[in-house]
Amino acid sequence: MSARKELDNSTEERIKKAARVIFHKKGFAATRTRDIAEEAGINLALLNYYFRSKERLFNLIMFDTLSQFMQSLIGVFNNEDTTLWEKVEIFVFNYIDLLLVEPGIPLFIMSELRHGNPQELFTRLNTQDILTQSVLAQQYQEAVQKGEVKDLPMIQLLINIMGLSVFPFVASPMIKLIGNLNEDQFKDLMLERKKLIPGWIAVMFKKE
Amino acid sequence: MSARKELDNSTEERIKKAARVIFHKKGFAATRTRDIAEEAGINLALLNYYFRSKERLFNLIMFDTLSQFMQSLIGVFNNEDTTLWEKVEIFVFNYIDLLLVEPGIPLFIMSELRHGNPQELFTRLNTQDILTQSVLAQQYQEAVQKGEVKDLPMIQLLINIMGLSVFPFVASPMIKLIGNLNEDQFKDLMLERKKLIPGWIAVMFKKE
DNA sequence: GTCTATAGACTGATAGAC
DNA sequence: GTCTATCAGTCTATAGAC
Repeated sequence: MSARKELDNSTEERIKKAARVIFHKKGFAATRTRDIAEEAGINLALLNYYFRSKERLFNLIMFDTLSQFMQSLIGVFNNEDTTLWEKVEIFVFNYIDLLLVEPGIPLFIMSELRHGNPQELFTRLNTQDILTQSVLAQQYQEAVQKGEVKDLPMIQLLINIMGLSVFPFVASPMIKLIGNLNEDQFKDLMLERKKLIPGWIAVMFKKE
Repeated sequence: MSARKELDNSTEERIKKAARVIFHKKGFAATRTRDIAEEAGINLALLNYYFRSKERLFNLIMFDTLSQFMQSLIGVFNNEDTTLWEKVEIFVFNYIDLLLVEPGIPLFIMSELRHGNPQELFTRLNTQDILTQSVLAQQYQEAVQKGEVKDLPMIQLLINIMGLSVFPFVASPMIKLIGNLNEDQFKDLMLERKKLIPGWIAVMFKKE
């Protein structure tokens, strides 16, 4: 048992990492357990020894990925020491930085949610309560009541933040072709957006 | 040969429609040709008689879907009689209306682009030229030069329009759970966004 | 724990009757 | 054109040796 996941080089952990790579790239149905075994440098039988089935291994990876994706969110949204607009900025920064390293996460989550039970997954992660009872939610309500912010449901704010920062990664093959961008130019574009999005969100929601 | 596709009830067309439904829902890998045959109310052998293989049938559906998705765009962006901001509004209206009827299109395109050759697909559709040489592109450039619009690459405008109007459909399972919305409430939310997005786009890009 | 070999089930595609 | 029956290949999962 090593203290840090990155240093854990056990067979179990190597299979998990390989599974993550392959599942993220191909999705559940197109992934063959043989691909995962090969990526992990082990034998096919060993995968079933540790995880019993493709389905169970997939559910583990989905839960891990979703947790990671939500964790960036929770920490930021419940910080008592930052303002509403600081939260937006930090959130955008964190997400774009995360997705520059692992751009396949959103598309994996969105397209593979049909497997397993999404409802049950989100309930386990307690996503809904975390958001509705967050410091962000309180700050947003206050700002609306003070008349500083337009009276729109908070879900519209969340959709816009995600839409502006996450969607480009979901649509990146299309964006690269339309904009005639290579990988590096696309990354530069996203670094530009890190600076632009917080200001955009502000003008969308602030009054006057 | 019937004049209108909707009235064409030939076996070939029925298989195509069934294939569209199943491929959009499950993606290529998770789809079984038997499912398509059943949905079409015909036998499995007949599918291969008309389309030779699952792969070829899939490529047809992908091309059709992408054409439809792009066609909404081309007509609007090359209209000489509308202003830049009118184009944005019409585009948002058209897309949200389309996706309220067929919400699975964007996720299908994004997640299934790995099949076949995306580059070749977009080249066949001539997407890049259509956009860079569109009336919209001219109007955008003029507005930038006149100082009416911030000096940002047009791709940022396109990403924002798409991010705000298309992303909610890609992330709808997550949005419904987070916002505790049922199908009808989600649709109402999107109808609200039809009204909001054009104004949002304007304040993001207009100077002052 | 890790391997090889294989069982057992499923799937895309075709042969051949009508 | 449309069907039933079936082949050939592939994939997950397990048995059993080490």
